[in-house]
Amino acid sequence: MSVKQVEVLVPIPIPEKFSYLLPNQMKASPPKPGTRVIVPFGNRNLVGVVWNVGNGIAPKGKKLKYLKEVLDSQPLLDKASLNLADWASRYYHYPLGDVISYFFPPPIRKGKEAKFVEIKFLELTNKGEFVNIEELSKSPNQKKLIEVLQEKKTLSQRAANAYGVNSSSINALIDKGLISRYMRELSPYKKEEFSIAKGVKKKLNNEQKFAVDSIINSKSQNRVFLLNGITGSGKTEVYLQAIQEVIKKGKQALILIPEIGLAPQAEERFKKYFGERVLSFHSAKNNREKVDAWLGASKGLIDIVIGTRSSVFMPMKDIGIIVVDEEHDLSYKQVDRFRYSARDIALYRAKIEKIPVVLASATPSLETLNNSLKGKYEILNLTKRATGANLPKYLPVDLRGKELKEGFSDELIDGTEEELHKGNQVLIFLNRRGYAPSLICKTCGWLSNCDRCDALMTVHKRPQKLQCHHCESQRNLPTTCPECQSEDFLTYGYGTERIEEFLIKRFPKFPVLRVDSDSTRKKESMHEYLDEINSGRPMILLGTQLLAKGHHFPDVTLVGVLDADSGLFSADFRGSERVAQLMTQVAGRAGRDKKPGKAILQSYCPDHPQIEELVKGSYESFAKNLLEERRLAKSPPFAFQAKIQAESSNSYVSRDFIKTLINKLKKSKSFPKDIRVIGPIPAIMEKKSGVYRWELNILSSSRNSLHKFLDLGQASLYDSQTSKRVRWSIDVDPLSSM
DNA sequence: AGCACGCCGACT
DNA sequence: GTCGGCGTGCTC
Repeated sequence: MSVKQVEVLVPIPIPEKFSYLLPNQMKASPPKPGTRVIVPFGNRNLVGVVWNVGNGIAPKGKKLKYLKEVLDSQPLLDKASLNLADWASRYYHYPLGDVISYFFPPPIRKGKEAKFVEIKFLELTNKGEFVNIEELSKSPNQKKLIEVLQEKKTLSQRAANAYGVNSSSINALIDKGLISRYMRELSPYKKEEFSIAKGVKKKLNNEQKFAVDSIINSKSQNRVFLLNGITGSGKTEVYLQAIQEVIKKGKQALILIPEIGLAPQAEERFKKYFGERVLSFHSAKNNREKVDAWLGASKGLIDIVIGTRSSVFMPMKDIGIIVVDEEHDLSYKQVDRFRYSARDIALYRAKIEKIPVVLASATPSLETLNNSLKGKYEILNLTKRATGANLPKYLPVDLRGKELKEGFSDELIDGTEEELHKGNQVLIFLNRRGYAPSLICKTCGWLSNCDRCDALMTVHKRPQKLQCHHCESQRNLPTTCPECQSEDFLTYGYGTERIEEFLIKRFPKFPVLRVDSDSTRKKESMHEYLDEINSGRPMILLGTQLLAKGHHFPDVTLVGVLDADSGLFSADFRGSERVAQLMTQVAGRAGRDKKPGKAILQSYCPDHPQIEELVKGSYESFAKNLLEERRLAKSPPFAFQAKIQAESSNSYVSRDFIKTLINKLKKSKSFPKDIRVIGPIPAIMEKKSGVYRWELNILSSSRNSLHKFLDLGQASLYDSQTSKRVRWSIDVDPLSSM
């Protein structure tokens, strides 16, 4: 039976697949699923991916067009990748054609050849092979090149240049018909080199050993491990050694990390351990690097891929393990367009690949913790610091009735003074960049509101501007109040710039290193800061969460948290989970090496049960209490959640859009019974970047029902899309309400 | 997402 | 009288 047509995915936000006829010459060997093709679409040509080969159905009253061209001789995506894309598309209710494009680096997506970089090579022609060399004695460079080629057969043009032969000599030889030039694909990865641990294997303690053994001995194929190790307990060493076993069997490893900032360090550590067949993959790489990395991973030329969120889609020849480091981290969730969680995609990928997955964290998300407590995941506890150091001691400071100096209590200032003079480093944590979060007119109470968001603009000193942290807006600082012309302003609250100013004044003999997204804007600056910190000189590190994530600061002995209460009373029910994670992670920066550490938490409500629990230093008991609260409130992870959001330039339009949608859905006979729908309600920050956002919150104890509802919703959204003035989105397992 | 078609304001 | 504004509809 001959195949007449294929189903193709095109990169457009429509959930349908499109069918094309095969021209006669393609019928004998039709392109396999996962192959890129060019198809006519409307009046243009698109790069699509073959999904299905066979006799699809022609749309009613439509004539099928012919497929134009096949771009790849072999499929670029294997069955498992296609399977993963299909699942992700249905799970996140996002068009398959768009999901597929996440599996390719941009040039491949756009139809560029799936090849390593091609460079110019030179070889002798027939005539060149038998030429009498003496004929060339007048041109020594030409002679030289022929001699080299006669010995080596082929040479890159660059190598020829290195012999001192310039391009004019080369061109002369080509004109004489003695040599010819051709392009050759050159892989940057060495085939012969295998990844072997190079004797840097650290000695493990019993807990670590047990963890490694559990992972490598996981006979039943798809096991999920929660590597739950306190900060500084040597989680990395555990998965390094587990990965080594995987690689020994000729398989590959994929390691996900939360952010680019951690990539260079991680890559360096892995390379030290495994050699050169390690690469990192993230958005800062250029297209060439991305394609090379992508080809290297898909062809099995590299053994280990370390990457941020999007790397979870990296095609690999023979994947053997996935590690999700800092699995609780919010950056694994994409918050626009395709709203996937890389952690959850990793879990599903591991399931279809039948391989183990390791979720590593000192502060696991409540979802993961819950799955572990239920026995769905296997818990591997690391309760001791690898260096033998103790966890930092937590010291709460009750701010009530205290006079503060720029947000500092005497206890924190004295503590800082003491540690600095002992030659140690101090880390001050404040999760707010800029100088001050608001500007107020002392006369009339005017506030520095952003025009485009329901938010206040932050005062920045360098450069002097009012900046909205929710949109791109910037304004000059007013010299007179826009309302009452008064010149008397109050800069209210503290940001890192302001604290920096204070610390420099208060501790003039010690350097103050401010690390936030403003100070690390330049590409290399984070690296420079880390070098500076690793010098070990006494200094104050001041920063936002950038500083709390993953880094190892052996000389920090005191961590000061200026405002431990922030987020406790957040409108988002996940606020306290996030604070607890952040606090534990920040405090964990102290005393990681030989010197013991302390963490001072400044709070106005030290008897708040959550602060009390935190001060005890046990994230786990904190998290278990929180889980109990969630269970009673029937909120995630004890219910499955999704959100449908509408945004437009008019609040009523957004609200009515959601209202119409839910009214329509309620009339459907397939409306699931066991779901809870809340809305329309405005988003927590209704107006953002000039658009008004309303949403529908959907909760259910049945994942299946939730998805049935979303199927219904998605269908309705696509055919009711009468106006482009409303932009809508579906968010499955949303993590943030902002 | 693009791209074309289509109906209303300031211009060589 | 036209150029072009972006609202709307369609894409195998």
